[in-house]
Amino acid sequence: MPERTYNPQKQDINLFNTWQKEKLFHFNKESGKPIYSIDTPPPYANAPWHMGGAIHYSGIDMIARYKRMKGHEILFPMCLDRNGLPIEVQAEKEFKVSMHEVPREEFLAMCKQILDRVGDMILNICRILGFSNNSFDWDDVYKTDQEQYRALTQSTFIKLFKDNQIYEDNRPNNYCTRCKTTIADNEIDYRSGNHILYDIKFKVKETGEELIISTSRPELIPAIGVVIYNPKDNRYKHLEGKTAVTPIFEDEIPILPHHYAKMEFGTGILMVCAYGDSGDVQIFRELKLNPKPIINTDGKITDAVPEFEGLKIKEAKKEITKQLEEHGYILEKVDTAHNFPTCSRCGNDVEFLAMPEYYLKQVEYLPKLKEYADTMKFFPDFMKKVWVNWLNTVSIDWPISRRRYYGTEVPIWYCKKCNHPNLPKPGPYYQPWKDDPPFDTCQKCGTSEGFEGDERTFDTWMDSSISEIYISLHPHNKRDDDLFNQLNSRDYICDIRPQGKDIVRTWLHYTMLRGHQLYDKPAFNHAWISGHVVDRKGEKMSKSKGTAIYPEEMIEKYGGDSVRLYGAIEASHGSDIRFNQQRLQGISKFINKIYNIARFVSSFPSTASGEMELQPADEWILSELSQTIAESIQGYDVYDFNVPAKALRKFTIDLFASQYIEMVKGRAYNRDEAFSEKEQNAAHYTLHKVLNIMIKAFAPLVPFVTDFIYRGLHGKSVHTENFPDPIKIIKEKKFTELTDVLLESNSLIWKFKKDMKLPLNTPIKKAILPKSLEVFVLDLKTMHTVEQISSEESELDSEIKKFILVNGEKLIISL
RNA sequence: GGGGUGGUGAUCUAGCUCGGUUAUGAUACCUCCUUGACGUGGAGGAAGUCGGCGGUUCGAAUCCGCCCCACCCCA
Repeated sequence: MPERTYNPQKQDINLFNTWQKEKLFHFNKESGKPIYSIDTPPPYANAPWHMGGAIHYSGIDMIARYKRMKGHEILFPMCLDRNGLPIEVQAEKEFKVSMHEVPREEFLAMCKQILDRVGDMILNICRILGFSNNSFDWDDVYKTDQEQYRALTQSTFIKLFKDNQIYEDNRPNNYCTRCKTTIADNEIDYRSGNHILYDIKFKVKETGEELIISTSRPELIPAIGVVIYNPKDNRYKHLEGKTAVTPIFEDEIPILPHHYAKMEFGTGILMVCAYGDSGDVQIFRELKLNPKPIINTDGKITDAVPEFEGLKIKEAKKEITKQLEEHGYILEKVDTAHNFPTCSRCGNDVEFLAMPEYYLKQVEYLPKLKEYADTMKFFPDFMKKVWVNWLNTVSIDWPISRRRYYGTEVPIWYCKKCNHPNLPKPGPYYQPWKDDPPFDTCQKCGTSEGFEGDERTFDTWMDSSISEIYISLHPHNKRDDDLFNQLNSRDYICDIRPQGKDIVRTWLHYTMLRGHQLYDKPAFNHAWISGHVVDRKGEKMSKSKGTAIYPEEMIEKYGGDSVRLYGAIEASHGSDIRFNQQRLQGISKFINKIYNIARFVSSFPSTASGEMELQPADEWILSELSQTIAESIQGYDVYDFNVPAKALRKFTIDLFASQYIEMVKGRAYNRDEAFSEKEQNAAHYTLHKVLNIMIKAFAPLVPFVTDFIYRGLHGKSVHTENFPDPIKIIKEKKFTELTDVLLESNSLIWKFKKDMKLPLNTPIKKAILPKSLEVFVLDLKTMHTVEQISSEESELDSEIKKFILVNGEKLIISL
């Protein structure tokens, strides 16, 4: 190691390629080791990673590397998520098209183009961060849009459909008129803005009195199902059971009390329409009203309102408002702040439309899922609450079909005669929108008048929520039923689910739900939930605000190891990290320090040629090391890499480099043969032993620099070694109670010389060391160039400096 | 509106479960130092009313109550 500094740009990628060539991390179920499976979150390949992805996945890789060194065979596939709305929205933006206006095949090709490009960028970051996934060969990396994966999604659907876990229903749902699809609740964002609240004049049929209703959506007047007021509202109590007459349309609408009406909102009386917002949907459902929907999937008025048919919502609003105004029905207009539900994928305002969609049952499984939440282990523990809290609020089943293109197709053909949904056999991948059905006659009516393929796709989470099944069944993308049966013979399907805290309610939730429905057991034994990497103000990194920081640049500058260790050392697991480049730079200096310690140690022979006799200083540092390793393991075992990162850094700098190496230099060089060969050999032995163990303990965190050093010293990879065992480092722990005195005493001597403006190698004529440090006397003598150690104060000359240590002992030096 | 997490020197962070000497560590900063790995180094220094207010207590960063602020998720 001739270079004075570690150069990640030069070494890292070479090492990564070496690992790949050696197939170091390939999954081999025949290895005889217990298998440990990690359900890697497939990175979503619509946009490149910012620092968050890089740091999050680094943590996941640390789990894999630690478990590997603890003797497990690691199932840890690399993957890419390539289904769903975000990619379609991205394609529409990039190619300036609208999905429904280009041929389906063409549109899919556009999506693929983006997916391939972004996927490459993400995989490249994985390489320069040194991830130890089973393989990075393109054929080994699984993609959620590959045939094998989609076929698995479809076969689980077919199974659940036959088990009556899936049903079709025509319920009002969130609908994006731009994406032209139903979307789930958790795909909705809220946009704050303003809208105008109109006070509109209605009439009460029975009494003829005027009724003023506030609404922001006058265009929905023809869709009103009921008019409500708060039951406590004395202003309207007398209207119960009476009838309101709408302006212009003259429809007769029942008036009812309902707690949903807020007395202080507008006039306190409001119209409930099909459908203005989620509250309207609720009330229609609750009162079992017959809805009269007036908006179609294009966001236009239907023939239910002939006067305005074909107008877009906004146009209709304008037109109706105009007419209301002309007839004097509008009394007041107020500009009010409002939170608009919007499509989280495209940003368009969401409407509520009734559409026939497939639903997967989940409400009846909530008690079981709560049981799983109890028994399953979360790291960190408090993240469990996020899921439990969600389980307590779920009230409807999961709508799983989407009217989109880039996704797994709903594998159903409908009989042209009886419209019966015909499902194929599970196994192959089906594309009903373009393929002929794999059967000729209808399973219900027996006729062969032809079939209509379903054109819909699944919600992306339908694919993602079986990832743990896919990886257990397809190591290196090759189907292996034996492996699956072996893994599935346990009480859970997969060992660990690592993921971000933001998708506990989606990915984790849906996976647990489906694991239960398909295999009647929890999908995971452990869930590892990370916080976010945010910008320096603590806000989400955002490309549009310019606050996003991209990992490539940082890795180029400071190396993959630095970025990884930074993520581990910055905060304990589960906390957010505020990204700070200055501190990242500090980490890169520390990496260099490790390298230079190794450079120093490797300048001495690694195996003592003759006999050796461990000196107290040697036993001391080995004892300290043993304690540090024990502490690190405590953190590693709960996947909180902040603990080993901090403990190891502290040991490396504060004890090994600053104290032990300085103490032992004289003995290791032994220039004037003040030490015996046995003593010198012991120094060489200890230096190498500590380095060796330190490197292993650091390996899961900083795989490049550690492997570079380890290969240089031992000619093999550190990553196939076992994690060090603290009780094997030294037989009996010794002298660790002296650490504080030792540090204090050394520091006082250094400070004294410094205060005297003397170089640190200035000889000390005579000294009295603290009594307890007597065991280290020979090493301390050379360390501080003390010419004579005294035991009595009277032996000292006049020019003396006397210190009293914290523990009351004396340190006296005389120049 | 509901739930979650957090607020500790310039910046980030440990400690809080179980109250008790001088509040941990890192980065940045200032001063000094080329000693046979490392100036991407070493030594030292300065820097905090532990978000605010109130309570419990001999004693509170830690326990209790209220409030404020930030972020995440949900309605």
